[in-house]
Amino acid sequence: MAKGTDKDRPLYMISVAAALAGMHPQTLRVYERKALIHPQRSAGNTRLYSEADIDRLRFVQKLSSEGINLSGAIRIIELTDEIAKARRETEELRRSTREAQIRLVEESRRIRESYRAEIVLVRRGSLDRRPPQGE
Amino acid sequence: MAKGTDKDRPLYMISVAAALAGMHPQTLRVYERKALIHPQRSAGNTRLYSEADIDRLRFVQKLSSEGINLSGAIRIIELTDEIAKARRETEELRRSTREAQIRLVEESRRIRESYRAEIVLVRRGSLDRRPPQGE
DNA sequence: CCAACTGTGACGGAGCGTCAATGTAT
DNA sequence: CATACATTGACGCTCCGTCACAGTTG
Repeated sequence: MAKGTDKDRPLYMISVAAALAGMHPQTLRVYERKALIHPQRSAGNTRLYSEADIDRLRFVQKLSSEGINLSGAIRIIELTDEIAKARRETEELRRSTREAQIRLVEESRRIRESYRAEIVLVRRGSLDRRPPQGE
Repeated sequence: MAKGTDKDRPLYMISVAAALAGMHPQTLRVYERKALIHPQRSAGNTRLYSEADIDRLRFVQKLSSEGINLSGAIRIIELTDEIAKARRETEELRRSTREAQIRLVEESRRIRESYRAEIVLVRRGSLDRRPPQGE
C-alpha cells in the first residue's frame, strides 16, 4: 500500500485501461463505485489508471471468471496481500536467523583465537593471572 | 486438513446441523452440491455433520452476510487456512531461532570455560602444546 | 463540433435461498 | 404408518455486465 513506485503512476484513461484489462469501460466505473479500484483523476475529472490498477483489474477479472463476485474479490485481494506480507516476514526472519548464526559462529571462533593467543603468552610466562575478555 | 480430532466426529443430522448453524436444511444440501462442505453419511445415506462442519457453515454464513458468494467463500476459506499455516510457520521459526541463539551463546560460554581451564593447566606447567578442542 | 469523457437508469443472465412435490428409510 | 430423511424442479430476489441516454470537457 502506498508504495509510490512507477506502478502507481496514473497513465491510462478509461478506454485504454479497459482495453488493456479486456473489459468494458462501464465495468470499470462499476468497480470504482464498489470500491474495488481507486483510479486517480485528471484536472478535468477523467479517470487515470496506473499499471498497478491494471494488474488489479486483471486479477479481479480472473476471480470473476471463476465465479467469484465483487465482495469476494475485495476480500480475496486483502487476504492475498496478507499472505504475501507473511511470506516476506518469514523470509526476512529466515535471513536474519542465518546471519545471526554466522555471526555467532564467527564470534566463537574469535574467542577461541583470543584464548589461543593468551595461552601462548602464558607459556612464555609473560602474562599475569587475568582472563583475556570480559564476561 | 484431516486432523482426525473430536471436531471431525459426525454427530448431527441435517435438521439439527441447520438449526445449530442458523440456516435452512435445503441450504446445507445446496452447499454440499457446491462442494462447500462434505458431511459424512450414515449407513442409510443420511448426512451427518461434525462440529468442524458447523464451524465452517457459520463462517460461510458470515461471509455470505457480507455479500460474498459461494465461489468466493471457498477461496477465502482456503486462503484463511493458508494464512494460519504461514503464521504457525513463522511462530515456529521464531521459536527455533530463539533456541538456537541460546544454544550458541551457551556454546561460546563453554568454549571460554574450556580455555580458561586450559590456561590454568598451562600455568601449572602440566600440559603440552595442544589446542583443547578440534577445529 | 466531434470524440471521449462523465453520470444515471434499465434490461437480461446467473447465482442463491426458499418452497413444493415425490420417493425412501426408520 | 408417521416422521424425517433424500432428490429434483420452480419461483423470486439480488448481483453484475452491458446498453442507452443526456450532459460536459478538450
